[in-house]
Amino acid sequence: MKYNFKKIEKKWKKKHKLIDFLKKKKKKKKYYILNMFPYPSGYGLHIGHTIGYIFSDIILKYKISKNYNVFNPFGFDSFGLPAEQFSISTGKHPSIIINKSIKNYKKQIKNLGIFYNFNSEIITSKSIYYKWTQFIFIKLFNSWYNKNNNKAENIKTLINLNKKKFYKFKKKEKFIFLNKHRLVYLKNSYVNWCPYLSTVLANDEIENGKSIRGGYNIIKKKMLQWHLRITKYNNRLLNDINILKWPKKIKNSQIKWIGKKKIFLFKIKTNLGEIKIYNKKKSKNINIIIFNILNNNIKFFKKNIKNNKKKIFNLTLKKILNKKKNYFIKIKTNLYNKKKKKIIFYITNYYNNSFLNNIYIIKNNYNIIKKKNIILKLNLKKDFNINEILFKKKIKSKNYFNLKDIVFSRQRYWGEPIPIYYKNNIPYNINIKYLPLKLPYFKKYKKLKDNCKWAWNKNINKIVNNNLIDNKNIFPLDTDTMPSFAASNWYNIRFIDPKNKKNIVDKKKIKYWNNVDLYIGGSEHTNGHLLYSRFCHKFLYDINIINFNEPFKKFINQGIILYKSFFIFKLKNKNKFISLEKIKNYKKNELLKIYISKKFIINKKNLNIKLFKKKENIYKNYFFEKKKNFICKTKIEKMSKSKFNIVNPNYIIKKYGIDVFRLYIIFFGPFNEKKIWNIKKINGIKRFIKKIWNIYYEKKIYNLKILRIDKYLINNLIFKIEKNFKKKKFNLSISYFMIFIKKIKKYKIINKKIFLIFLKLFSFFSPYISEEIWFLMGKKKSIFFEKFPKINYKYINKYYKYIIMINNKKKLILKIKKKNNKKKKIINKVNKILFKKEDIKKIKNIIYKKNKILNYLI
RNA sequence: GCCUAGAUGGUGAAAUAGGUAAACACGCAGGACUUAAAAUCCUGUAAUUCAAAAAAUGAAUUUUGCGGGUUCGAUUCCCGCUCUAGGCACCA
Repeated sequence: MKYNFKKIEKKWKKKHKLIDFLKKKKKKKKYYILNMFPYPSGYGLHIGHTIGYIFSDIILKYKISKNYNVFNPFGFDSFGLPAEQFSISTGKHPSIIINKSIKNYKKQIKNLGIFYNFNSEIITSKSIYYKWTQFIFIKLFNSWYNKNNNKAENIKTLINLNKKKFYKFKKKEKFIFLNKHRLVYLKNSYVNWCPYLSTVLANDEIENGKSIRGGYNIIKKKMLQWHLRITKYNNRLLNDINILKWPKKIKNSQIKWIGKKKIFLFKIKTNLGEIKIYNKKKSKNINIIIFNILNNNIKFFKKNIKNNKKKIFNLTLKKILNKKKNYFIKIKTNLYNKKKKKIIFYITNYYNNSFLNNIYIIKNNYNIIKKKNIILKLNLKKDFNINEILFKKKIKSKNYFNLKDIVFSRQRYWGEPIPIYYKNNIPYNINIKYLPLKLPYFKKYKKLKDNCKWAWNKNINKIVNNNLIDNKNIFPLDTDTMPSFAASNWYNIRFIDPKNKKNIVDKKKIKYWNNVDLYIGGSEHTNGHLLYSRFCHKFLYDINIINFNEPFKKFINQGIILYKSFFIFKLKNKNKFISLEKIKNYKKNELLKIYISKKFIINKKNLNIKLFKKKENIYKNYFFEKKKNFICKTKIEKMSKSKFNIVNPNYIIKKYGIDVFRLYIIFFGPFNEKKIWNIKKINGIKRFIKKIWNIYYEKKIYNLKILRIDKYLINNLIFKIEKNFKKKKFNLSISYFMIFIKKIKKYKIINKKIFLIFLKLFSFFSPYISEEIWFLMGKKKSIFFEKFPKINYKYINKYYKYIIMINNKKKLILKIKKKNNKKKKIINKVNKILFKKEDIKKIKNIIYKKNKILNYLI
């Protein structure tokens, strides 16, 4: 019979639908497994996603067979920028796009042969979910960090501690006092402001200081925004890393990101005031002092510069503020170091993006500055009128953390509304009773932020139109929304009880399922999502909502999938595209990279200009420097929708089936390493599956007593497969299956018992064919109810392999039985085989390593 | 620029408390079956050189990005480079 995967898979998909393999049973250990949930983009799941899902499904099926209660929920991170951008360009509401995408994703997920708890779905943009994201925001708003108890507490305890002071305060002073302590608080910080579009842009939408769409100028603008006071948790975030079973590189990266350092505070006294400087070393032997442009203390220079230089100075500051390239303003001083060298000041954007951001740094060497551009030279004496300048004697030390408080406001529509309204510019939270604060719905979307004009009516506790604000009953609402990580910070908790309307999560349920036993996702989230999520859990632990303070016990790092992307170059400020071979004629900062879809490529590298113009409306009237053979640049990089280099698995599954796809994905390479995608080797897997099928149909399979050889064969297979479950190296498991099948294929008669054991092991990886043969061989219960086969250790590790070498050259391989594994015995044996009696005297030294090697030096 | 990883045949890769480098596959070449193709099966396959030369086969040297070091022995440990990828606080 021919192997017809379409029939088999269709049949089992239907049957499996009716069985709840993940049904909870009493008195069992739990295993909570979770993949980072996807953002539902219009392009659907790509290969990178499926690798993670299939990987976790294999572990899930293994854990079921090991008698665990397993939990593998699925959800969608559906707020965020891409949907909003799509809305702006099409005029459709983001939720329409999101719903469509989710449908599509679900279809694909169901087509991977995975088991998941489909009843526990989460969609972060639905109010049943974001009600509780807002709830956490309000909890943060009403909490402060009590250093003495080393935990977050209700803000009332803070007020109690400062009773005398607090009740004398006026309203505004009360606000300022509380704002200083709240775990989410208001502060000025910089945003990327595009004056032309009059919107805030994400870093992702900017290249070389210009917007990617349209190439408009971007400036840094100060804005009052909500911040998370994550820095209060610095020490706890740092110390608890030790407990986690995470990859070393992720741990190290978090440690660096938190960045605890001891630094020293220097003070420089001048006749116009004091300048504070922090340094990594205590020594005063310095000749360069660097001031970061984003630091507040730059005000000192702004204030004191003479009028005739004021314009140039301020202009230059503005200029370098928005540049990614490094520029310096040089200021000569009359300050001397210990070696009597003159000290020079530099103001720069150099450290903008480095982890030492936002403090003043003293560097002892010139090398950094030598190569850079100095765009303004000043003199402290002449241009600032500062004559007296001295180091103060006292040097204090202090712990410095690289981690900063996180900006929590986004000036966008498609996110969770911040549940805050303002009375006389003082923020108050909306009562938890009245949550969710729903995102107002609009039909037409052109500039989304223009629609965000809503207010809070305190009498009816509902959102009303902005123009009704009277500041008596109707107050302005905060029209910013939360960032996308607000939802993903805590989603693992809600998965446990997603439909609960009264509580964020049921206490009994969270007690049982607790934190995630195995979390799977990409390393690109190391410093964002994973850190913020840890912070959020520590906070929820402090206020007694959950009983654990780390979200993810174990984390496995999924390797990034790379693929070829195509892009062309556009001249900035001009509607003109340049072909690859001619970009040498332009400077780098004159050009803008524009990613294009593969469908516009002809002859491997050339752009199909006609089609491109037709399909991409924005570029309708652009010029192309060449009309024929316009060459695109290619690069191998991360598979991502913004780079148009996504590979959709659908067509592979259609052509080869789910089993083959799953095996191929696993066999493709080590899970945690980055891989460049290709489909070339799938034939091997297709053949392998066919072989298994043919064994069933062409060989004689009898129920016999198991022979000794077969006992070794099958026990070693179980042993190796189980070992790889611990190491999580499933690509090797597949090759062990291949070796097993190769051996079995030579048999004329195959023992039914060992073939059934093989099928059980194989079913984790390739569910449908295993299940089909399992039934054809007379089994009546699904293979996934079968327990993991037991190993008989008697039949494992027959021999130790010794490599015998003379002067580091391999001469012999000896198989030594366990009972003979003694140094003297082995040397005697080798001497007899390799040496004559006279030659034994010539041996200078014998190097012996147990179970491994014997090296004769002559 | 800073931080974190990685680099092994024609290709995906395997092997690290230092001990046979290239398991398992893909591809390619040759063969069997077939009118033919597909499918399947068998054999070979890191490179170079030598011996042999009908063929089987045998031997030596070199080889894990580059250059050094430690060691009886290094893909694995240390130092210095090169290249590639990911992250750098508003992509998710």
